[in-house]
Amino acid sequence: MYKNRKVTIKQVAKAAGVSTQTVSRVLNDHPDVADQTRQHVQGVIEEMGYRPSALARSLIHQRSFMIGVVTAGLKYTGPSRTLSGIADQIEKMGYSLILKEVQHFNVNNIDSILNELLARQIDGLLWAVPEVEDNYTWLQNRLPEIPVPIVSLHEQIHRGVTAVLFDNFHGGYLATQHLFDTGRQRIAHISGPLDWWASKERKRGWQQALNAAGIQITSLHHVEGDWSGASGEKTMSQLLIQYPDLDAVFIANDHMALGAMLHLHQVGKRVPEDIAVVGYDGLPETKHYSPPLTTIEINQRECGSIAVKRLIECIENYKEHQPVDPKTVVLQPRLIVRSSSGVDA
Amino acid sequence: MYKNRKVTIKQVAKAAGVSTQTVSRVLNDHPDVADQTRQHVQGVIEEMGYRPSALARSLIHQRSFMIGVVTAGLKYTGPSRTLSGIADQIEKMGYSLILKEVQHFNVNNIDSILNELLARQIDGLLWAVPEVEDNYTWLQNRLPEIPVPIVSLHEQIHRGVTAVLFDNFHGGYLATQHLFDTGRQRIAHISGPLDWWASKERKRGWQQALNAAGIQITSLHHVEGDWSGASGEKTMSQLLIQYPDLDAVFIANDHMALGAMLHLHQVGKRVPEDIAVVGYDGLPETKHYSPPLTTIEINQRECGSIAVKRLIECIENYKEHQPVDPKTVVLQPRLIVRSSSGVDA
DNA sequence: ATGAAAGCGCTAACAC
DNA sequence: GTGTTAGCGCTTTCAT
Repeated sequence: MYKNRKVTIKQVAKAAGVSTQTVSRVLNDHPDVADQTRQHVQGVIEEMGYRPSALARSLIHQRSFMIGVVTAGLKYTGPSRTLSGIADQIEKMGYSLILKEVQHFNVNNIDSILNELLARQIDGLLWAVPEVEDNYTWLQNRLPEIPVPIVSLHEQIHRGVTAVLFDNFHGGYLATQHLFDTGRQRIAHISGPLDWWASKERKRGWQQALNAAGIQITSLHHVEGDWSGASGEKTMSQLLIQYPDLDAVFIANDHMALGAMLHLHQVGKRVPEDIAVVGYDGLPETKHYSPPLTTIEINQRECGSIAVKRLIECIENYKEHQPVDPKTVVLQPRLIVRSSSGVDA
Repeated sequence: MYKNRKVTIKQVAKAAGVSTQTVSRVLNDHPDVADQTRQHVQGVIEEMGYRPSALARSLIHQRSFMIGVVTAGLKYTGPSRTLSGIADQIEKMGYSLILKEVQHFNVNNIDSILNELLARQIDGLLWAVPEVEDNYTWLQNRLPEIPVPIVSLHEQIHRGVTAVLFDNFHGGYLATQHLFDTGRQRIAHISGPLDWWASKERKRGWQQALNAAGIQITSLHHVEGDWSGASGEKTMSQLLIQYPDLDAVFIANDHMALGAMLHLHQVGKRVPEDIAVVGYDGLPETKHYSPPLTTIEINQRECGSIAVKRLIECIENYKEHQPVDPKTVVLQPRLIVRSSSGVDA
């Protein structure tokens, strides 16, 4: 095996008895080649299993058709679904994808990651790292040094940079409003880590919805989790202590909701009869939780796909020295009603 | 923004008043440079924000330090965890990762995917597509044309190719044996799609374990699902009809187990009192299912990480024209006992 | 210790 | 229609 080692255009030209130029013309479907020659060269190419080097081409055209994607938390469903949408769209548009996963959301090694991507001559950068702590300001500082178009996902990094993100505020509002509409008044909230922008926004939606309904909130009505199922259990038990007469809870992601519902079950509280629950993310499996979970669905794949389209748009404009218009795209989440909020229970 | 556009070695050389070679020597830490010159050039490099082009380097060295990863089903937890392990390890070893996701596990467009990767001059190929239907034989046929080392994940594609995979047979055996050990005798099985090699193996483990215990199996004791939670519900209801006195079920993945348990709950069967359940995959959230799910854990990240190490080993050997030893690595799954199998219930 | 020339694989611009 | 020349950004001889 491993035969066919690296055939070059020269070898093909030699074998076909023509110049490399002619081979190149055949490859690129240039018109000025005699049909006979074209056929012949084509044949030699097939026979030798020749594959033009994208590397050499990129070097000449100053265009790699590669997009750098920086992501984080691939072990979670959200980021990996987004990545799937990204990969699919990049493929469809004839580009390739270089992947970098930032471990543990920390900022230490991001610098070298960025340098590597730029060294590889990517045509554009897709920044799909959730906005946590200080990576926001960090990227903003590095922005001027980055010589390629950028699109950011899930966060608004800079006024000048195109972003594709979800309306987390509205999602939180929707969830809470739904609980209120179904007759709940004492609606608690388990948020994600509050150094995440998404967590803050969802929480803000919860607050706003209750305010709009004229309901007072105290700090006892909220607990902060870490997105994990385990933290769902823990925070739920905490919540039952500090806010014992709650009749509903909006939980900032489905995994915590799962943990929380398990805890409620274990302490003999019924969902939704005693406490209604709404999650967030719209994971497919929430349909099979017990009880099936009311949740806020976000279309991660679409989000990735749109981001890629925008980025490539920027790239094309940029290469043609056209002005880039840094629009922000905001995607709306959708409420999925199931038995955990008591509507069809 | 977008300043600093593409500084080249020539510009640096000019600005520093030296030849391009000298800059190159500084970049590559060659000894034959006067300390003074080095300092000076170093300064100019920093100041101009110069980043040597990995493209040009790859072209010269006939070595791209890029690895092509072909995966599928990123929306599922398994593949994305594996990818995470792969990405991490590739980064650690100083390579970059070009990602291709095959949509819908079909084989139509795989050919072009492979060609693109090879055109990009990848140093090695990581084949992480589950073995379904005919993609097995397809890849085997293309194998001789692929001029770079390959490592396959999750399947044994060819005797000559290094593979890293899980012992699915043993996993199925473990699960079934556990149910038997806890006193169950009428142990049914919900498998994954049987055109998946993994499904077949897990099922074989179930059969073997029952055979070893002297228990007879008929076709009524098994149903075939499609990995989804919905199919878990459906197949479970089917199973209750065709094998009404079952007292345990081994289900080939956790998502189907979730759906199955929901169905059991809805029809008034208690888990584990009436029916014990064991899943497969060891998803973190299974700890919070109701009841917490006994499952077979597989370390996907480790699997990806090992595959990368092996692949890079092959690459280095290959480049130095050393023989490549196509060992297969088999990873063992681990049983996690929780209440769904009735042990601590 | 430094520079000049050649070339990695390919294509754009110009000959003929 | 086809070949020749030059060069993308970099490194590797080989001079000096």
